[in-house]
Order: sequence, then structure tokens, then C-alpha cells
Amino acid sequence: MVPSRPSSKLYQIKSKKYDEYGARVTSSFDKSVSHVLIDPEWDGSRTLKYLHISAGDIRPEIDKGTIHFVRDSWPSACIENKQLIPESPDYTVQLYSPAPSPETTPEPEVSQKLVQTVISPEKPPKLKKRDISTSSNTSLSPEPDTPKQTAIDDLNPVEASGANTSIENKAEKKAQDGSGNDELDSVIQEAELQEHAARFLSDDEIEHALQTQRKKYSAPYSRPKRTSDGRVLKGNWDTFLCMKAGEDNIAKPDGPNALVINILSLMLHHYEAEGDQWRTLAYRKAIATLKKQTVPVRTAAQAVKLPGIGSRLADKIEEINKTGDLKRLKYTQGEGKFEVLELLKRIYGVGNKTANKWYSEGIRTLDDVRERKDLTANQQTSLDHYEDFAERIPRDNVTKHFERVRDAVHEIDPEIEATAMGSYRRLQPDCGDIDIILTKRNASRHDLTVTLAKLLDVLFEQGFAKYTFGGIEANSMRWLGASAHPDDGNKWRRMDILLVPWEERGAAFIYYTGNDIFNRSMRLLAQKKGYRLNEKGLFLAPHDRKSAGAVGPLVCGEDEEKIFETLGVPNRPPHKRIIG
DNA sequence: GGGCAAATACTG
DNA sequence: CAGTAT
DNA sequence: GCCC
Repeated sequence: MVPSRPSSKLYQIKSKKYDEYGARVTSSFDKSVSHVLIDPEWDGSRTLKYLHISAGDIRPEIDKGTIHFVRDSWPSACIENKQLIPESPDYTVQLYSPAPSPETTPEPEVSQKLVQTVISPEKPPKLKKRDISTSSNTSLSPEPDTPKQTAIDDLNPVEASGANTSIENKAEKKAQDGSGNDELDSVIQEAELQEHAARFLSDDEIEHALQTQRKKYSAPYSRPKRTSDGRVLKGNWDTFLCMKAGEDNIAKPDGPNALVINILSLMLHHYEAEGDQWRTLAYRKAIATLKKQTVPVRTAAQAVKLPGIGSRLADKIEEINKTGDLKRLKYTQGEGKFEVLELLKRIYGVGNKTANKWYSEGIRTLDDVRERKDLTANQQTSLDHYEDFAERIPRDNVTKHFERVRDAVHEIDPEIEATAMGSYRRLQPDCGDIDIILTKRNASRHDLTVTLAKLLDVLFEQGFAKYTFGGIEANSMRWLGASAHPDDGNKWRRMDILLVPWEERGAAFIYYTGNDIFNRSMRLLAQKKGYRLNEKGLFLAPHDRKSAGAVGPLVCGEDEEKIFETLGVPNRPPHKRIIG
């Protein structure tokens, strides 16, 4: 790829995509190269300069058909059209054009537009996009569809280009790892898309989805074994340099559908702010699909074929493409409203309803909120320490808080087992809050609550515990509060202390270790296998679906590892449970 | 039309 | 009960 | 919102 920026997100995504179809992306310009994929901004002469070659040197190879200089939109177009697209002005980059007109290069968008007409569109075998993109329910089907692979076989650039070494057919199919990971991965995809917390899918999420998808469905070819480092070059290409530039780079964010994605994202924000959970989910899925497209999705007819895009969204997509805007958005979206709502919702006790209510009453800033007389105690306290609570907590400081709690509780009862959960257990470098589980063998719930009450007396006495948002009163099984530690600058931190019966310890550990998306995928997997997983344990699913709260007999709850085992999932250490 | 995970606890 | 939080 |  020219320019070669292996560190860039775009580069990595593309590489993987090409790899999926049996091509290999290399960073060295050597004999094995069959295609040079050139950035739309670059022209032939700049490319040659970049490669340290002159047109004359390369021309014989081009004429022989052993090397092709094409736009980097070409592979995408081939994939999209499910066939090799022949050389055409739309994709072939002229290296030795008679009149070296340096700067002007064809618009990639335009060329992509032409693809479908350029190519003899013999209706490709009925392939559903769904099969190759992350999708919801279909990804759960035990038997991955295979037609896509056969069709793609025809695409293998090897045959077409006559290039020899760059792409090697590999007969051996990637062996199923049989570990059960596949299954989890596939439900992870589903779970990812349902994550509320993220506003919209990050590149990483997309990438992860692509990866897992590949693991599941692809692999007719394997990457040719290559010594990624110093492979000996021979022949006349020897003298050419390695292309290992790769500094900063500004990848275009969302590919050819950026406009649509941006506008739909606004809709997503809108519905999210309204608390419309399911519409939010639908928009998120649709946007994820669009982000993966390598060519513009222009009409409703095209769009509706894509997974997660139904007739309503398809119409919106077409409207956006035609008008550059979406009417619906006009009167749903107040300018900057989203940001204000986000600001307000970071106050403990303020959710969608309250934030929207306040907004409608003219609240725009924290100072506006501070003037209100109707704040609840929790809201007031949260507001008073807004800055502290908004800050991430460095891992080492979490340790300080945790040790203070652990030591105090051991003064009360040395047999209590204390564990810091959440992102801390996932070994993250910083955490949003501090989650601690207290448990003890053979202790009753009551025993635990008594201990917690004593513990909090001590911690408040120490001045370490600062405030109680909830819990504690009576005999709650948890405390939601705030703590401050001198070694942490006495900043107020959100802390949750959870009491867990020993028998539920394993399930609770999974639940409170997270992350959210991992948990969802686990629950989804459990359901798929006829179980129900919650923070109390792994249960057999009730026979009569429906009837809320009904679960079958407990399978296991005490042993985290056994739960994984029962579900056929290799026990991932906590830090491997970070998804999305 | 129901499911999209699901349960529980606290505040006001 | 509605809303919020975990 | 989409999917079944």
C-alpha cells in the first residue's frame, strides 16, 4: 500500500480485510508484490518517487502483467462486486502518462460510483451481505454459511494477476480451535452492539467485530508464512527500499458513508438521550454496518439489503444521500443538547428523565444546576464533588482505597475475603470507581450485613468514608458511597462495597468483573446453551420460558472457573475480558 | 407483536 | 410509583 | 429501530 502506514487504523483494517480474501499486504516492495494499492490523493509520479523507482524501470513489469498499480479502492470494489474488476481508468494509476499532470487525480468517490457500470454485472450468486458482516442473530447460527467463501474464491487475485508468490492458495483450512472461543466470540459480537454506554461504535469495536467474524467464517486461505522481518530479497527488486514509513496519519473516519453515519449518529444521540433503549440499539447496529461498507450506500434499495437496516432506516439513508440532510433530525435535535444532557447525567441521581426535564427548563450548565433548590441530597453531594467524581482514578490509588477497606474489615473479621472488582480486577491502568466484594465462607447474609455496618462505622470514623449514596440503612447487601484517601489527594471517589454469599461468589465475580459487554455475551451464550446466568449463579433455563424471575435449578455459583467450564468457555483471565 | 439480559435496591 | 443506579 |  502506498503510502505505507502500518500504524494507521485504516491500514490495519484494510490489511485484515485483504488478508481475509487471501491477499497479503506487505510493507516491502519486492518481487512478490503483484499489486500496488495507491492512496486516492497520490498520483503516479509521486508513487514512483516514494518507491524510489522511475517509470521506465517498472514499465516492463507492468506490461508483462506481473505488477499492477491501482487505486486502493480497487480491492474494495472487487469485493463488493464479487469478482475481479478488470483494468480500467477508474482504477489503474498511470505511472508514465505522457503529460505528467502531477496534482490531479481522479476522485475515488467518482470511480467507485462507476464500478457497477464498468463491470459486467452478471448477477453474482445470491450472496447476502449479512453473511460476511457482523450481524445479530444470524451470527448465532451454529452453521456458518459458506457460499460466500466459494464465491470469493473467484476473487483470489492470484489467478487474475498471474503474480506468483504474493498470494498463496492455502488449502488447509484454519483448524477450529475447538476451545469454545468461537462460540463466545460470536455472541460477543451480538453483545457489543447492544452496549448502551458507548455513544456509537468505536473503531476498535468495529475491528473486533471484524476479527471475530473472520475467525468464524473465513479462512479459506491462510496468510502465507512469512518472516515478517528480514526476508531475503532477490532479483532486481532487491535494491528497492522497504516501505516502512508510517507516522502520523489521518485516516478518513468512516469511509464512503461518513455523511450518512454522522447524521444517523445524531439520531442515535437523540434517541439515547430520550432513553429509547431499543431504537438506540437499532441505530447502533445500522451504523456499525455502514461503517464497514467500502463503497457508498446510496439508495434505499441497496441499504435495505444490509444487516440491521430495515425499510425505515433505508429510507432515511436515501434521503440523506439525496438532500444531504435529514428532515426528521431538524426537529429532534437541539443544538448542543446532547452535550448538556451528558453533563447533567454525570450527576448521581440524574438520568435521562431528569436531564431532559432540566434542559427543557433552561438548565445548560452546572452552575445552572447549582442554583436549583430542588436537588436531592445525592444530587447535591454529587454536584459538590463533580470534578472529583468525573476524574479517572489511577490504579495505584484504587489500591490505596482498597487496602484501607480490606485492612479495616480484617480488624473486624479476619476471615472476610475482600476483593477489588471491576476495571481494577481487569488490570486496567485506571478506574471510574472502586468496587469491592466482601464475602466469607459459611457466613449468612445477616452476618455479612452486620460486618458491613461495623466496617462503615470504622471507615466514617476514620474520615475515609465520606458519604452514603445508598445502601447501608437497614441491612443492605451493599454500600454505595464515597471515600477519600490522603494518598489519593483526598479526592472523593465513588466506592461500592458489595456483600456476596459464599455460594454466589463465582457468579458475582464474573458479574462484577465485567466488562459490561463481556457479561452480556456470557449471558447470551448461557441462554443459547439452555442456561441462565446472573450475578447469583448459573441456572438451568426454566422450561416454560416467560414468567419473569423463573429460573431452573442452580448449576453452579460458587466457582468462577466452573461456570466458565460449564459454558464451554476457556476461563479468560479478567484482563482478557475487556471487549469493545 | 414480542424480544433485544436481567434482577434488585434505594430515593423521593 | 417513577426514576435511577448497580 | 430491526428481526423472526
